[in-house]
Amino acid sequence: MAVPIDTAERRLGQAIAALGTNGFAACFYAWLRHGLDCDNATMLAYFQDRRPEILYVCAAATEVHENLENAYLPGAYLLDPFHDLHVRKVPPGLYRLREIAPDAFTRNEYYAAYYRATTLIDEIAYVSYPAPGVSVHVCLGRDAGSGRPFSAGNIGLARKLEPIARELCIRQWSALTSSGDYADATIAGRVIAAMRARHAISLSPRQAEVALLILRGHSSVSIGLRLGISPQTVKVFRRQLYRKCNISSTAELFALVMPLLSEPPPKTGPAPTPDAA
Amino acid sequence: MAVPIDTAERRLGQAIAALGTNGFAACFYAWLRHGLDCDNATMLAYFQDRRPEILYVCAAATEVHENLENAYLPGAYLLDPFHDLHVRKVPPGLYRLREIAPDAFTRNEYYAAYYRATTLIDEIAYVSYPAPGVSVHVCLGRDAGSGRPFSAGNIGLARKLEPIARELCIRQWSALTSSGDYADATIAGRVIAAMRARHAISLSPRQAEVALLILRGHSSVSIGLRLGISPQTVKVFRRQLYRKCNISSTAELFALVMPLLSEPPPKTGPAPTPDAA
DNA sequence: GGGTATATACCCCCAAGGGGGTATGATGGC
DNA sequence: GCCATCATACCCCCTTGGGGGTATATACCC
Repeated sequence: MAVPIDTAERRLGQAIAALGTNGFAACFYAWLRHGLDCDNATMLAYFQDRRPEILYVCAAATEVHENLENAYLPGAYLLDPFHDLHVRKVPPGLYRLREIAPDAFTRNEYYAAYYRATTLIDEIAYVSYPAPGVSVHVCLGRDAGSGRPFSAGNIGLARKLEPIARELCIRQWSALTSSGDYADATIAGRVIAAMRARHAISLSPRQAEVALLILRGHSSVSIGLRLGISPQTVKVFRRQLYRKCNISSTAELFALVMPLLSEPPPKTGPAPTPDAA
Repeated sequence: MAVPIDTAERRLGQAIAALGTNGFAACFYAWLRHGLDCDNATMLAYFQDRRPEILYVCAAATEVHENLENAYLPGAYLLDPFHDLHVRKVPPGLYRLREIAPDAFTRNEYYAAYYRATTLIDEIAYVSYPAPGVSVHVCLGRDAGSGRPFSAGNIGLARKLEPIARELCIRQWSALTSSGDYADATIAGRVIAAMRARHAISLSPRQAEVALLILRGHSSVSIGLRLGISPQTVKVFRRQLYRKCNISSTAELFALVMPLLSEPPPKTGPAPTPDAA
């Protein structure tokens, strides 16, 4: 038999042929993996109004998958730098974790409690928007098995493939729908509501916003840059926050707020009254 | 009917009568609670060679109990300041958490991940040794519901009752047995073995010892005092430890080592050879 | 015997968190 | 109109962690 002269094209063809079927993601990944030297893939859809959905997971260690189900999807995703891209509605394209991660990322609690268990040492993601309010992330990772991060060549190639990958994602997942609209303020609102309900602590919007950024692994300086305020002011919010919560460290903040993130978001509409029909 | 003139004595009598039966712990607690203003009780037995056993738990929130089963008993207990009393074989008596807790206790990971969920704000424990190698701790707590720690009067009374409490514990639980003998070095050895097996990282005894103390919430200064070495030296061990583990923060150390503590201890005997009969 | 690992101790530096103040507008409720 | 709250910003301080060195004595293994 003749050796296929261009496997990449053949695989791309297969992926295109599989568009609209359940087999697409696997073919898609087969194509990507052929060109890019990665160990695993996770495809996720983020929405405005509900938790993310797994579109595809390349069979990895079961414990990683468990973590995904038990920690990430219920709430930890809200601290994920990639999810932050969705919130910020960044342009579609290729993003690399180490470039978008907060400055103190590897020493924050999200990283220690969740991300580290994935053993991923490098991760890139194609971000696309197949429908209004819906982000699809195709995450390709290199784990401890490989030992080394993506090479510059790999990154370059991944960037070249991006338009095709984006187009495929948009076609495949255009049927996904979301409603509502949220920015970080929405998540902060959720934290405020949960803190009031569960701990009888009333946070100001700004305090909640700062709390989230702290939990994501931003330093005070980084938070200041993000919010356009002085780091000194961030420190004040932090102090007020700690005082209200009766805590004195980031670790405690994490233990206090993390469980709240897993709670279902309140019904649409701010401050619903109990007697609403 | 005549009102019992001395309820405390009557309850003590009931507890004594219940010695040797399953109902003892409840009667014992009823007596203690009558005099001491506490919200809950947990009675635990610590051994040399296996995980602790629950002797009695005053029905608290289910989530606290879950935490006990899912986190504390499998391994988190190894980071508990109370368990440390068992390891150090302190004299029997009454101990208060806030007095024995490491300096950085409330900002360490054990506290954030486990202890804080108990909502306990003050905790005292009667420590007794009913059998060789067996410690029984009768822990009385005040939780967020009470809002305030134990009063000085309560502590004083608790101290007065200690000889009786100790005697009762010794009589009730003298049948518990343990074997082997361990100090902190044993736990460190377990960490070393697990680190080698699971992560192919070989730690020196001292490095493992420092790791454990860090995880328990000791600062470098506190560790230095405990080990009788300079804080500077502690920092060196810390650096070596982090370098070997390829991490750069306490949070990561916790995420790395915590799961290992839940693993069963290696078979008795130091460094068993595979070909030993 | 010589190299390696370990334990010990000191030096330096910097970043960051945490806690204490004070001050000034804006906003909104009573 | 006044007071409380919030957001903003600056000042001060100290502790801690984390990382970079260097040095010495011991101990163990090849």
